[in-house]
Amino acid sequence: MTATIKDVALRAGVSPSTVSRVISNHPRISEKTKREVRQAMEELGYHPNMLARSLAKKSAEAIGILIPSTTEEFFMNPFFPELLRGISEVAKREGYDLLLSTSDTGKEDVRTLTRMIHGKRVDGVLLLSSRMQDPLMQVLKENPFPATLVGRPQDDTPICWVNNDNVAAAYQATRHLIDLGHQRIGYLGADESLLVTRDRLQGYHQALDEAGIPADRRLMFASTFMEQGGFMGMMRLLALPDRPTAVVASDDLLAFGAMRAAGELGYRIPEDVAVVGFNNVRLTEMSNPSLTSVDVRIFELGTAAAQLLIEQVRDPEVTGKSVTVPTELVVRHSCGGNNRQGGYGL
Amino acid sequence: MTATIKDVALRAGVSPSTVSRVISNHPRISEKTKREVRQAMEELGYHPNMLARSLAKKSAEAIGILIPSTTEEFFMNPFFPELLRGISEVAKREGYDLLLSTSDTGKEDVRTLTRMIHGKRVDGVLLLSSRMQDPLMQVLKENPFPATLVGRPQDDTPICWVNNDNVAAAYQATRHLIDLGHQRIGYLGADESLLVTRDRLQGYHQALDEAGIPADRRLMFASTFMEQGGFMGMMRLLALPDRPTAVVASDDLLAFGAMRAAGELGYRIPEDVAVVGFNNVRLTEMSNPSLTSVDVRIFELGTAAAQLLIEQVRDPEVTGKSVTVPTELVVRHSCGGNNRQGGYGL
DNA sequence: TTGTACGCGTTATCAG
DNA sequence: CTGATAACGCGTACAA
Repeated sequence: MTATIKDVALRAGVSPSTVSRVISNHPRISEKTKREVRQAMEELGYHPNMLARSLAKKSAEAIGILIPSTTEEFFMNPFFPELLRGISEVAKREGYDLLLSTSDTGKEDVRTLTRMIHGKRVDGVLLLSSRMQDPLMQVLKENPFPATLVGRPQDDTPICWVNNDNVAAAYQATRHLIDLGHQRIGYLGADESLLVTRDRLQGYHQALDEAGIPADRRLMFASTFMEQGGFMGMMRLLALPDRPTAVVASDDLLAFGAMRAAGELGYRIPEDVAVVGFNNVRLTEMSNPSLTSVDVRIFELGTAAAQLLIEQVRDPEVTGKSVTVPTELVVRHSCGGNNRQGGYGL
Repeated sequence: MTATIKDVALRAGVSPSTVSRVISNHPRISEKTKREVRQAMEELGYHPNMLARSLAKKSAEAIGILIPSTTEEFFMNPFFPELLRGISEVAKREGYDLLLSTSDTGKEDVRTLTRMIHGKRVDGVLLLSSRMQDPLMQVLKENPFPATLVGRPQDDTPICWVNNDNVAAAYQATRHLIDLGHQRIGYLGADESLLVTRDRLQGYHQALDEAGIPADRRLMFASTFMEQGGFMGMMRLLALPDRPTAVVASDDLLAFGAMRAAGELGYRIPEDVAVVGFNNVRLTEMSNPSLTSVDVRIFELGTAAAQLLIEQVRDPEVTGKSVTVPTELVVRHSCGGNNRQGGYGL
């Protein structure tokens, strides 16, 4: 079978502990034996058994990623790969592997998390979404374990988190529409139990209030983070007798769906309906018209989350820290107020 | 600290091995002690240490995923999450966790793979792309280890793989354009060192040959699997004195980029230029015009790959098996020959 | 049906 | 600077 540390020791004529020291670059070890051991390792094609190492060191050098129970939906959204890219970037840099765990039901979610916590296969966990009354928070409260949330905790759970100021961001997006003269503005949200959906809705309300525009329940829909959800929502909005002239979509995919719906009904964008999205995924530049969207810096959310988690892993004192990643409204052509480009493509 | 198997044994008044047997559902064990042990586990909040278990069982119950060295590019493409979704689906069903490993340089690629192979943290590896002269194949040849390739091996490496018949698929796509009356047809490929790029190019050539259309080197470009690559390629194609009237893009993203380029130059699609893509990602339905594309069943590629890998893990006899996932040309509006829809959105 | 003893491959502690 | 020895937590022959 594969060579173990003992085989190397035997061949190099030293003890296993010495080999171990060479591996971990122990300072007090002679250059000579270091060379000899290294050569023995080379000759035997030795590679350390990470399992045994982790068991002994009580550290797995890996972090777990808990994909929300709405797996399919989550995978579909361009948000996910970009976030993962950010996470992966710093994980690799810091020498951690990534353990992915999906789970389709909410119940299973909890079991997956507890397994991660007690299974000792990961040193910390990244939670990729936060919802109302999230049972996962409860689990974390009962079992102290390095964890970072992408989003924000609903209550005072002493967890680390990385988030945008979604209220302010939605305020700004809505305000943009108001400044362009819109008075009837719709809101297309995703899953209502998600905190982002609520936060962005709140920002939307704030902007309306400030402008003295009465809120209208009929102008707000919550569906899913997918194109289809935006499509359906927009269909219903445009069917209203006093239809909105602008729409804030809490996700770019929703916005794309909304634009498609408007197009199919014969409305022009932005002349008849203005649309603003969230996330600023790559596609926003390529859609027709290009989509005005709030850049939430997904990649940075990912790097920050991983960074924060690893901090906790290395120093148990760290807890309850949070990072707020700034947002920025990127104005393109879906809201008017500037030149409109036509064209083919996405 | 966390409870171990010994603590449970002590509490239940049995030996550790008995507890171990209860955990693994050993047949010959009395219902009574089974209950008692289970209760003790419950009371102590016991969860098995996966590291220790794996070390003892010599099986990690996890499979590794090796993301190609062009990490960024790979994450950007909708192909990836969909593939991952397929993999994740069966991995979860079969009780395997997923270990993700990225690496940016080719050199590092090899080290990542060898680490996976010898680190004992995974029972098998999924390779997500195959290129010419791939050094990873060499590594696999020298170190027998369960592995499955999404794509095909270039030579006779006895590895399992899951692929489409890319030659036939590209033939069909090109043939579709020829049947519509096109004679000057361009080809936009991705990274030339990737086998898919080559296979699809070959299918393109086959169709041309069969139709007696001479191949023209100036009509073929290779870039990256990204929108920008398609954009640039199309720009150059349309700048030719005898520009093509149709284009086969080896990836939907390339096709979208190509459409955008055509649009910006004032060409109409499909009237002036027809475009066919590959992969049939979700966006194809939503683009304007909707994109005719070869459905390669990404999700199925993922499930098949994971399935095949797990088969190998469980039965070392399995080797050199391969699965070819069927493809299907999905005709939409980017090639003409049917009614054209307009509209907004993606 | 259950317990004992040992091994899985490494690291850490303590001598020397 | 190096070598025994004891964990790390669990599975499994072998014995009872």
